[in-house]
Amino acid sequence: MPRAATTSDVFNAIAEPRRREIIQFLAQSGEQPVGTLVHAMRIPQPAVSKHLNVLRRVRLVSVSRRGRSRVYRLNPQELKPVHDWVKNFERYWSTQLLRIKARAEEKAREQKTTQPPEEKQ
Amino acid sequence: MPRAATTSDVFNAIAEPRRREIIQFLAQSGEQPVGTLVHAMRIPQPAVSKHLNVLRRVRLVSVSRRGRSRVYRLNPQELKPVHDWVKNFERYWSTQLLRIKARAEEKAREQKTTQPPEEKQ
DNA sequence: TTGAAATATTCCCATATGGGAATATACTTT
DNA sequence: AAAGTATATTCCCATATGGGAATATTTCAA
Repeated sequence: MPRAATTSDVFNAIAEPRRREIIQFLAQSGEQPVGTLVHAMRIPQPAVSKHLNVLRRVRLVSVSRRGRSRVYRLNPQELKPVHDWVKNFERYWSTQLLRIKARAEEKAREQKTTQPPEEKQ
Repeated sequence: MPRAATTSDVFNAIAEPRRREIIQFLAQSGEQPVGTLVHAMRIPQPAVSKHLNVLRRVRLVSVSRRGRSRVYRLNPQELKPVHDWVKNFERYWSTQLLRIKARAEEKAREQKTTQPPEEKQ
């Protein structure tokens, strides 16, 4: 079975770099018609529309028609689940002390064991 | 072209729910041999190994041999890029005030425009 | 050495992915 | 109505995905 569809899970939806770009752009510039995104992202229009469709399905964006164009708007609160999940791990890198500790432990481990060589690509 | 390989991007690696479970379990329980994960997650062993392999490639976990078992350990700091990215949007939902504002705007939009019906599934 | 335990790898498969190209749709202006 | 603008959708395709089953590998124990 392949991975759960991007259209059903926010984590999956933001796994695509271009979609993260779109999200970021909308966050910075506010709601925008598709054409603006096409121009800004330098991605072909159908690709943009497809990505927007994915984002819409997980409610990360919503659309409204305005004249002949469709204006997309970010719903940032839909990112909260991601934020909440990652936040659990924040403490591991947030303090200088823990960082040093982690560093030391890692070095110790590197001496004892052989890390399997990093696969190419 | 399909999505960038899970093995090259942390965002992609954590898009898989089971891998998030593994990450969470390792965070809570500390380093663990594969067998423990198999038992805890109730996933067949090959599946666990494959997920661990993905996580290892993006450095989210590292391995060390201990006797005949391999102990996997979380490298939580590798989640920092995700945290940093999502954190940019935190302000949108963090304050009550902004939440109210967003709500109001949304309602206003809903009256002006017709939201395309949410696809099934 | 032989066997068992622990884990990794390989092979096969149904399905999702995202891009490109072409086309359809919706709305506006003339 | 006709033409143009803006966007969505469809079709095709190469490739990645994750699961299942079987097998290989590594390591320890008798």
